Parts: sequence; structure tokens; C-alpha cells
Amino acid sequence: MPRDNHATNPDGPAVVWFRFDLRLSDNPALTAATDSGRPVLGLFVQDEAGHGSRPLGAAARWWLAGSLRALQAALARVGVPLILRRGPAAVVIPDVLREAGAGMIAWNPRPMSAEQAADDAVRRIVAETLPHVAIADGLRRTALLHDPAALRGRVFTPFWKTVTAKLAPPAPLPVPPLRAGLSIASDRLADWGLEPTAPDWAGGLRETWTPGEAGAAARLADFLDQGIAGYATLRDRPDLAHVSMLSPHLRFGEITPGQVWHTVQTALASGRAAAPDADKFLSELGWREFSQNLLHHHPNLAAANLQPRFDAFPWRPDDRLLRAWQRGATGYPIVDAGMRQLWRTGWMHNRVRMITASFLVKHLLQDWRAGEAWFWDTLVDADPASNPASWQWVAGCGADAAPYFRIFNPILQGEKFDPDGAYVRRFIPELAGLPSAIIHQPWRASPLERAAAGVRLGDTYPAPIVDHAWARNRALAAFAEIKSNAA
DNA sequence: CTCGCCTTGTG
DNA sequence: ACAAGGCGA
Repeated sequence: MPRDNHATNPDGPAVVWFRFDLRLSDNPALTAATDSGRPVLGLFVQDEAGHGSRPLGAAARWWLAGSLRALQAALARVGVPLILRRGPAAVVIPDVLREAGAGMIAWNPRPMSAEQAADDAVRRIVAETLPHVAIADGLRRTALLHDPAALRGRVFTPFWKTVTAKLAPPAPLPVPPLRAGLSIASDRLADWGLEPTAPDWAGGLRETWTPGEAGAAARLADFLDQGIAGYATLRDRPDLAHVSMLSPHLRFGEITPGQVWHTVQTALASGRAAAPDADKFLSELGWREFSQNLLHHHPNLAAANLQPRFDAFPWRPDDRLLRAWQRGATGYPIVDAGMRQLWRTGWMHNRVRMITASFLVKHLLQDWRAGEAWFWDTLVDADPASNPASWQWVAGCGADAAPYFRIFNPILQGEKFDPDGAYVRRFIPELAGLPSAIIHQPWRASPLERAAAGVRLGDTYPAPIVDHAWARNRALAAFAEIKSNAA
């Protein structure tokens, strides 16, 4: 049947504009489009200018490619195309609606004010230039468990108590019965250059992750099956597998916090999870909500200290130190193992994130923003809220932050949370032969132990770039300089 | 106003 | 044991 390619049609297909909600289930926009009875056309717009959000880092771009491929395949199974376009959303969206002869557009609300402003701009342009296109509006919010506009959290515990007191997320939506629609022109994903080619550094990422909705569901099922038992304490052990690793899936909206919440409740009710473990796990979702709340109320979270007195902090920018930290060559095994896990897999265990971040900020006196930028580029789960909020928390300048004087001892942290050195051995094989009792401080190994393990300090593995006790005192002195400033 | 809380460390 | 700062119930 001939088709007018340059006019919208009230009976035409519904375009579902995907953003970081790359899933079919619990997707109100997709459900609204299906409920309208129209055939569905998926759309993802790569808007390098950001469209109200921060341009992705390299690891997140890799993840996005995988997630789009997974979404494209899932939609293709029911005959629905996923159209890829590049450019400013306010230009691309009207173009696509005209080309598709669309009668409707639907998208899920986003939580940040800049995102809402960007979406409002698109809404206005569509309403003004394409009045026959219905806009699915006021849909259920699924990106967060709470409405950040309705609450302002400065301290985590009361914030999370307030949220959980009335927490009853509606039952997640099932995958709707999609009607296939005709396709229009689409970019080729490969042409977006999201994935590295020369060099291809993504091998460790591919081994570790399955981006996409199915991968997210499998990860959650696996965690509830194997990992959540003992979570309350074992979650701090980077050598064990007792964390969910859901963070990148949540970041790209391949699973919603509401789906996680309901799945955990079901596991609780059937006795497959214990209450202390489930509560602790859900409180980690709480930290995610807390960070999003902070970003909502402080859009400049990644750039500005939440505590202005830190504006006068005497950082000592030093590229040599920063690079040593980035490469995992500080001479402190737990720090280096973490940085190498990050480089290899695009992810780092939460406990080790705190240790490595504390080390950069306090032992090396590098501005937390330099560390935040590195994590932003290398983490597959790099989140515009969680990443800066957590860095500010560690640096002591954030909301409900760890006091600055609380300086992690990388040796004690290693011995406490990687007691057998298994985590260090996995990511620093050149230390693998050292006895467990000394593996977190190889400079104290005896000459005989080092020879037996083939460890030559300053050669096969670096000597510590700073002395812990000295660095600790220097950090405390630096903090004392800003202590008297009003908070 | 006190007390607990906040993903501690040192002596 | 004791250290350090701020917030909120």
C-alpha cells in the first residue's frame, strides 16, 4: 500500500522513544503505545549534545552498543523495528514522526530537571508542528522508587526511612503484546563507533557482562539463588561473589528498581532470602535513590563540592600520581587490584571503590573530580548520580559524607576484606606467589619470600608511591586548613 | 540537649 | 580506650 512518507497520520504507528529504559517489561511507554492499538516503532536517538544528560564515557558506550543490540533483537522477534538516529532530539523526533507517518509518540518520564526540560522542549515542538500526533503523557515513573521532587534528602538514614515507610511500588508491567509496524530508515549501530576497535580493549568486558534485559534478569535470578545468602556481611568481600552486579543493568534501565524490589519481596515471602540480607540489599537501592535525589536537587553534583568549604581544599594536582593510580601501580595491592579490575572488566567491587577513591583523594591529595572523571570513563555502570555522589561521599565534601579524617588504611582494608589475598592474586598475578599473611604489604615480605614469589619491588611490582602513615598525616594537615571554614 | 549514626584508625 | 564533625530524632 502506498504511504505518505511526509505526513503524520492519526491512525499511524506509535513511536516509542527509548532512552535509558532499554527493556520491554515494566515499560509504561511501550505499554501505552500497545494499548493504543497501533503498530509500534522503537526509536533510539544518539544525542551527542547530551539531551539533558552527560555524554557517556567509553565503557558505558560499549555497554550501550550491547544493550541496543539486545533490545533490537528482542523487538525483532515480534517484528518491531528499533530505529537508530543521531542528532539533537528536538530535530530528530519530528523528522522520524513525519517519515513514519506516526499517530502517536510515547516516552517514559525521566527524574532529573535538566532531562525534564529537554523532554518538555521536544513535547512543545511536536505539539506545535505535528498537532495530529498524540503524545503519551504523565506515564508511571519507573526509573526510581521515589519522586525526588517531593523529597529532599541530606542524610541517608532518615531519607531511606521516609522512602521505605510508604514504599509500595506498583506491580511491574508485563511485556505488552506488540503489533509489528513498518520500518523506516535507520542508522547502522556499527557506524556509531560506540565500541572500541583498535585497540579492542573490551575483551574483559565481554567475558564479564551480558548487556540487555535478559542479562539483567539472569543476573538478578543468579544473585537471589547464590549471592544474597549472607549478603549483609559478605557483600564487603571482593574475593567472593556476594554482590548483585546489577548496577549497569539498572543504569541503562534494562531492569527497574521496582522489578528488583518485587522480586526480592517474593524471595523473602518464600523464605529464599533472609530479612537482614534483603534489607541490606534493598538499602543499596536506597543509596542509588539517595544519589539520584542529590543530583535532582544539585544538578552540578559532578563539578561542585556540596560543602563549599572544600572549595579551598589544598589539592596537589600531579599527573604522575594520577596515572599511577589509574594504571594500578601505587604499590598498595588492594588499590592496584581494584584499579586493574576496573580496567579489565569495567566494574569494581563497591568496597574496593571506597578504598581506591579514598587513596586517591587522601593519600595522593588528588582532587576527587579527577577520580570521578576516570571512573566515569571506565565504569560500565558509570551513573551521573551515583558516581559523583559517591566520590563526594568518600572525599568528605558530600551529603552525609564520611568525615574527612576517616582515612582508610589500605593495608588493614585489604587484610580485613580480602583475608586470603585471593582478590589481589586474581588481578595482580605478579604477586600471586606471596604468602597470604604478607600479600597486602609486599614491601614487608622477607627477601626469601620475595625471591620465592619472583617479586622484585620497583621492577615486577612497584614500591609504595607514598608511605601510609606519612600520607595520612599530610591529609589530616590539609583538612585542618579548611576545617575552620564555615561548612 | 543528649545521643546515635555515619560503609573507621591508631595507640 | 579514644580520636574527629555534623546532622537529626
